[in-house]
Amino acid sequence: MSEATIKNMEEFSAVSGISRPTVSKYFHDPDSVRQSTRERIEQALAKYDYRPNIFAMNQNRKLTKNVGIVVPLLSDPYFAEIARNLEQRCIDAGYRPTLFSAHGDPNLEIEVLDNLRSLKPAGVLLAPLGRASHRDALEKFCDDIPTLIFDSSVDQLGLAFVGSDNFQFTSHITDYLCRTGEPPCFFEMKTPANPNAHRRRQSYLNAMLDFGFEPNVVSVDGEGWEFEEIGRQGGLAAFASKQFTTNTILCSNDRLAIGLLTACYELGIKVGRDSDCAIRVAGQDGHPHSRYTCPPLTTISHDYDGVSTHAADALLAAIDGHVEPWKSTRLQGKLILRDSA
Amino acid sequence: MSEATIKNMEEFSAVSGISRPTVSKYFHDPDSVRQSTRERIEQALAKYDYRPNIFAMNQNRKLTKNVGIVVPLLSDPYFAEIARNLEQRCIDAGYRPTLFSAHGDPNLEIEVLDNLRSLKPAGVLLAPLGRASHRDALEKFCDDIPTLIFDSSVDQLGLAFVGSDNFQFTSHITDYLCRTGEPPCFFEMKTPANPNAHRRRQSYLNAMLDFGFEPNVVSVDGEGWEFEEIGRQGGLAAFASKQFTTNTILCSNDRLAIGLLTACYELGIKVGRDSDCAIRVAGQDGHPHSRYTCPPLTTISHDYDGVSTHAADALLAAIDGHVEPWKSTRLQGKLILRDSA
DNA sequence: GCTAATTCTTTACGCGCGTAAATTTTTTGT
DNA sequence: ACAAAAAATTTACGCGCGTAAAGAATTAGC
Repeated sequence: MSEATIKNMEEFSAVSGISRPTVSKYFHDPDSVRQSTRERIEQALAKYDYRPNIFAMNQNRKLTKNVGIVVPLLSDPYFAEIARNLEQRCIDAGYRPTLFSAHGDPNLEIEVLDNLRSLKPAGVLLAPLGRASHRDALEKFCDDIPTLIFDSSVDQLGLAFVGSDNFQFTSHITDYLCRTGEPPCFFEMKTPANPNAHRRRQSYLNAMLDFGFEPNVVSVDGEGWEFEEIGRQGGLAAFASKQFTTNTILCSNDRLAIGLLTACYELGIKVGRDSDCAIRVAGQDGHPHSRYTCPPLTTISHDYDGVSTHAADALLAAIDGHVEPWKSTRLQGKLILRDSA
Repeated sequence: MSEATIKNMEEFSAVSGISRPTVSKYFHDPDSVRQSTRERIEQALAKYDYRPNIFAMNQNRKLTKNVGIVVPLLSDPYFAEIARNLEQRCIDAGYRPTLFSAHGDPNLEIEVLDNLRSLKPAGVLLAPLGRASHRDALEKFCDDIPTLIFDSSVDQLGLAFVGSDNFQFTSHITDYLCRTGEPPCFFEMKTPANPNAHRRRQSYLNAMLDFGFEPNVVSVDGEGWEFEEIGRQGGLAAFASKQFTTNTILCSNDRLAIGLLTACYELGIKVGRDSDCAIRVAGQDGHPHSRYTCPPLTTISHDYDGVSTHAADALLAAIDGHVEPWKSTRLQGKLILRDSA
């Protein structure tokens, strides 16, 4: 694998004994050439180790093999995990994924999409920031480039939406909490970053109504993506003003719950379901970290694998021309019982 | 900013009244053209909103403006945070960073570097996996492409190394622990993922020697990057066999400590520095999550900002031709006192 | 105002590959 | 073995821009 060095497809086609256009076809799709031809190319490939120039490839092609993956906040392990899944699926399908993060900033989100444009991607997997996103900029982007929205939906935007069934999430875990102890208060941000939060609140209200319990939503101040800190400070304030009317708190998401647990610790409030515990705390998301809080957090987990599989499959199908009307797919969550509730 | 649509540099040069080669020069470096010319181009730019085709730009250029950022595990918020910093600094300097993660897999690390090659990057910021990295593949890569190594050093590899002073880290926090209570045991992985761990163990041994205390290193089994789980299970095992000989445990890193805290919780061992606490636990890294453990984790934090500034600056300087002999820069950590120790 | 130094324009070619059309070769089915 | 179908080859052009060279225009220095 180290004879004379090959510098372009012309030279490679010479040493492989296959014409350049056919070699070009091979690189575009190895299955598009005859088996015997493919073998000859791959022999030469093993021997000379040539790779087509990616810039020249993409310059003159209407459709590249690039796929953009955009998440709102990569430093959140939840998104990092989803992104990893999506990345792998794109690679397996023969695409070149590139990862981007808006780092919680709506302006950066626009900038990212702008840069993405110049990559002429075949498609994009986009988890929008949510409330803070510039709606019209997203819309324009989706008009130009096949985009699948995941995690946080924005109306009928893009090819389709894939995410979790937030109503099921909250009704399921509320149900569990009601059956096993006092009915939960609902702990959330007053101005949440994305619309999932609203669904969860509504679902909580519905579930409590069904049970015939009085709902109690505690909404705390705080902007941005520092959910743990917001949960901690909001929790301290809520305890101080005795806003929690039962001994059970369902948090709108795990990161908020993690902050609330810290607040409980600071106040000396013992969390758990044992008889010597003062309150129960539950989260929602199945955050990678939730297993290691003290106490480990009872939560309801996204179907990480399901969401990423569905999202990637739907996008790649659309790229391949299987266009379908806009559709919203929401996967069910799985209750994870741990010590906190 | 929406007259007739411009599709290439030729057309743009026409509407701007500047010749194409000059426009090309402008996009390569706006300062390389006369001020009055620059203004005319930027007026047209505001009016017609044209962007050069990135593939055509890079195809025929010996040096692109691409920069690769490679981390071993993006789902670790520590790396996500560092990556975010580096990304921003590259953008500010006019480069186009692309983020990659080896996802803990040495084969993927090689694959990433291989793909990176085809982007003809002007330079690469690489945090290697460490022990598991294929040494010779990294070496070959660094021979071909200006690469700055950060976080975890591999001998004299690349342009330079920028990371943290692990000796200082551990001696500093060991010092603190010794002065404020019983001397610490050292809790680590038997086969750690990267060489920083060895430095920390050695530094612990030195520090204990200086104090005249008997060191006690507890090394636990476990492969891979699931540090929390390794810390938890290793902790359970170590407590069961009474391997901790004092009431203070210094963990080799924060993620291990987080797992250990979970183990303590499971065993009903109260952690903290109050009189009613059974043991003290400290970590190392200043992990983003360490603030929110219960109890909040005493640790020694990387200088995130310093490391990323130094790393980016050194790489960009090298790209600009300011070549210097290989150098290792190790920044000091800052003790963060919290409730756990 | 003059010359010299900058900066810009013109012209021209090449990068590496995509892609289309026409032709030739190989494979397939009977 | 034959014609039809499939695949490969030859030829040729274009993509959008980098870049070099030579000449024209502008600027700077005195």
